[in-house]
Amino acid sequence: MKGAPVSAFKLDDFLPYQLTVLSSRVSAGFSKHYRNAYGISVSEWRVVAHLSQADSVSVREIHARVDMDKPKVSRAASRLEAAGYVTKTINPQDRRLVELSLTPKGRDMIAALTPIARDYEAQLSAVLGEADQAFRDRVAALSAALEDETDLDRD
Amino acid sequence: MKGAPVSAFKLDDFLPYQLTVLSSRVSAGFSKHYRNAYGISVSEWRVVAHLSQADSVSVREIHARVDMDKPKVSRAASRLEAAGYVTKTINPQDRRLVELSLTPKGRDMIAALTPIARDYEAQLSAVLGEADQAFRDRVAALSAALEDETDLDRD
DNA sequence: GGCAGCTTGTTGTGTGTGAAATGAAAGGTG
DNA sequence: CACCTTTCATTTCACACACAACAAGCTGCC
Repeated sequence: MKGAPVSAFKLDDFLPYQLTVLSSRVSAGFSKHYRNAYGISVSEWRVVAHLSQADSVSVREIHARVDMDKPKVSRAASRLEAAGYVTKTINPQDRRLVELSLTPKGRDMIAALTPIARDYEAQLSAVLGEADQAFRDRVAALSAALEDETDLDRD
Repeated sequence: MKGAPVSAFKLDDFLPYQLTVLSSRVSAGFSKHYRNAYGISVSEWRVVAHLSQADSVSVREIHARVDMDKPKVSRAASRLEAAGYVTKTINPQDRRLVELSLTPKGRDMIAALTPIARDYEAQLSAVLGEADQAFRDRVAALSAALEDETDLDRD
C-alpha cells in the first residue's frame, strides 16, 4: 500500500468536469449541423445568432452579451464578413463603433438554422423529460451564482 | 420593418449556449484555485486528478477516460513532468506504453487540492439546494444520450 | 523468422485563443 | 482650444488546440 491514495478523488463524479464534458458534447452535437453546411465556427454562430435578434449591433454590444471577449468577436466578425454573411460599417455618429449587420445571405443562413436549433433543443428537452424546466432553472441559478466570481469586467 | 426577424432566435435561452457559459464559469471558478497556486492548466489538473485514483497509468488509459485526445494528454504529461509533478516511465512488458506516476510533489499537490475541490463542489451543491441530486442525474442523462453522437472513437 | 498490419505515443502544421499593446476617436477639463 | 483620459476595435505575441502524419514497438500469419 505504498502510493495508495488515502481518499481517492473521483474525477468522473466531479461536477465541473461533468459539466465541461456535457457542454462539449452538446455544442458538438449542434455545431455539426452548421459546420459542414455553412463552414462557420461556434464563435461565428453566436455572432450571427445574436444579430438575428438585433440587427446592426456594435462589436462591443456582442462582446457584452455573448460571453466572448473583444478580439474573439472582432475576428469572428471578420471571418463572417469574408464569407459574405455580415457587413461591417462604421457608425457615423461615433466613428469608433463598428456596426455589424446580416447580409441577405446571412439572413438566409439564420433562417435555415433557427428551426434546426429548435429541433435540437427539443431533442434535449425530450431527454430531460418533465424535469426540463427544473433543469434549466438550475442551470440559470448556477450560472447566476458564479457570474460575479468571473466578473472580470475590467473591459 | 425592413430587417425585422420574423421569429427572433434568442441565444440567451438556447440550452447549448447556456451550458457552455455555465461550464466555462464553473471551470474558471475552480481553476483559479490551482492555476495561481501550482501553475497548472485544466488539462494538467485532469491528468493529476485521474492519477490520484489510479497510480501508474498509461497515456492511453487517460485518453480513454478523461475526455482528452492523445496529443493533449501527452503534452499535459510532459508539462507535468517538467514541473516535477509526475514521472514518465516506459513499461518493460510493452515498451510502447508510457506509465505516468505522481511524484511526492504531485501527491502533495493533489492532497492539497482535493479538499478545495470538495469545498467548491459543496458550494455548487448549496446553490442547487435539494435539487442537487436531480440536477446531477439530468447532467449524466444528457451526457449519456449524446455520448454515441460524439462517438468518434476512431482513435 | 520475417514482413504486413495494428497500437501507442510524440511531433508537425495550420488555426484559434486570450492578455496586453496599439491605433483611432470621443469626451472632459483647464 | 489644446491636453489628458477614456472608450472601442484591431493587432501583436505567445501559447494551446485539433487533426494528421509520423516513428517505435508489438502481434500474427504464412
